Amino acid sequence: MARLDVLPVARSHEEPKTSRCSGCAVRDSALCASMSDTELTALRVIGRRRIVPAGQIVSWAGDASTFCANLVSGALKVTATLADGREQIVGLLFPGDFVGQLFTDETTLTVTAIVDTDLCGYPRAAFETLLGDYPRMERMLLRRTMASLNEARERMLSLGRKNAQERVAGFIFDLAARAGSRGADGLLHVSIPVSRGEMADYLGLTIETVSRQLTRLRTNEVIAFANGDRVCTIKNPEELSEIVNPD
Amino acid sequence: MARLDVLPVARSHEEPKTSRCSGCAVRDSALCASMSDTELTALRVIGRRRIVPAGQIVSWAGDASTFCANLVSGALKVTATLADGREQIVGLLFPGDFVGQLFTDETTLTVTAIVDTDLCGYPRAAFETLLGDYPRMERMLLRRTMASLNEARERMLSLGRKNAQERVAGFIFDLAARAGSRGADGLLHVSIPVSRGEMADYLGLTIETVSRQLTRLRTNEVIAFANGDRVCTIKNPEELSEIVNPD
DNA sequence: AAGCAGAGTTGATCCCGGTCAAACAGCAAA
DNA sequence: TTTGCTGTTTGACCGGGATCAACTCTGCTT
Repeated sequence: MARLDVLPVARSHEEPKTSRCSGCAVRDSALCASMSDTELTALRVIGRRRIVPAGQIVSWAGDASTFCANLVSGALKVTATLADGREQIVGLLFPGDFVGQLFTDETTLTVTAIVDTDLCGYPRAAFETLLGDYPRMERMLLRRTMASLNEARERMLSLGRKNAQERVAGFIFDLAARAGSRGADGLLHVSIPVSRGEMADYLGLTIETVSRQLTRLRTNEVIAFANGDRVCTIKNPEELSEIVNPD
Repeated sequence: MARLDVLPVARSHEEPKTSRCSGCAVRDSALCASMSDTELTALRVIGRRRIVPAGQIVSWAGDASTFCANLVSGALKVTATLADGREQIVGLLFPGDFVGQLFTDETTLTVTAIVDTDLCGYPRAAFETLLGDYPRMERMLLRRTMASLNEARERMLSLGRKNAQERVAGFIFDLAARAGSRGADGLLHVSIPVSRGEMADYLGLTIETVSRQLTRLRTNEVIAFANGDRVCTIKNPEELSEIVNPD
């Protein structure tokens, strides 16, 4: 059963906060950047905003694929799971990313909010029709899908051939490249948006190994932690880069 | 340097066998299935057939992305490589599959023929333009790209969370599902189109581990080999299935 | 302040898969 | 036939990361 249309109330005891998507900030999203007013309007007509609280599941593997969405703010994880519970995060989604599986009736992946997340959801069928009517949107989606595929392939290399040290360092490195901010000290600061467990599920490792590799990086003064475990300072970018891309 | 337009002659000492793609068998390909005559003609105008012998590299990582192609017959492997030589096969391509990276100026992956392969190649720019003119083709490509992405994510789960036994069994299983043929004995026979080394690069393992897992499957009479190492008979599908999808 | 729960770290140990090396099989050329 | 080359199998050994367990740290509740 798809969960994009139903905000689960088990914990919050609140009614779903959905509304016609009128502003939607979609113009900020990569899917809709450089989109004409006509196209934006068409999207708005079928769009509905939804707030998904952190930890909440957006869509279960096995659900009918009836919805897709545009991620407005927050972050989602896309996970594949084995029958015995082993789990792999196969994608992280950030603002502007497209959410959902088109052209298929059943989803095979679970989508979960890792922080409070704001989605602009569309019925899948209506969205697919829309794509046919607005080729520029379809082109945009094709671009993004190909980019996702390249990213997925990059991660196959990591999962198949890199050791724990390289994977953890690479994760920090990628985060820094994507969302690092330079502090007053001139050093890159990175907010790590996921727990150790999620890092492990993303990197194909265990929590303990991730933790050990992080302390190793810290001990070698490649990185340092500030404000608890979730903010990381890159003290030695050259060394980090060397670990990520060894000769 | 892209190699789709140049058939390397180092070994064969033959001139490139290219020709205007007049029949192209493209209608058989998934990309072009159910395509109108107009669309097919447009494709033919920019298409050129190319025969790539087994082992030949079609395109190097780092090449300018100037060509894409439709795989007519044969098989290609798409590999990602680390600076120190570690290699991961991130995709196998079979007849009907689309080859190439669109919307990007530089390729990051190497494409190699694993058997003699027949391609119908297109200049990337012309192909991208064509996609804009024929939305049905673009839709088709979007479908296929999304399917590839799903496949890539499935493989992330395998590379990140499955053990050697599960990966090897899963590989045989997938091959059987895709291209198995039932013999006179009622058993599924599968032709394995790749070497042990390529299996290892695909599965994120070493040659030795792949070999050991195959002999283990053979010893347990789950599979058997016929005609050397490249044809495999599935003697116990239930057991194989159990290994692939444990509780 | 005490108690508690969840996340993260650290330690001890084990085992799967990597590494290195040798044997083996198939095949083509001499 | 022999020789050599390449791909595959098998053996012995080792080490990186998993597993199990204890401990620390933080924030939250009472």
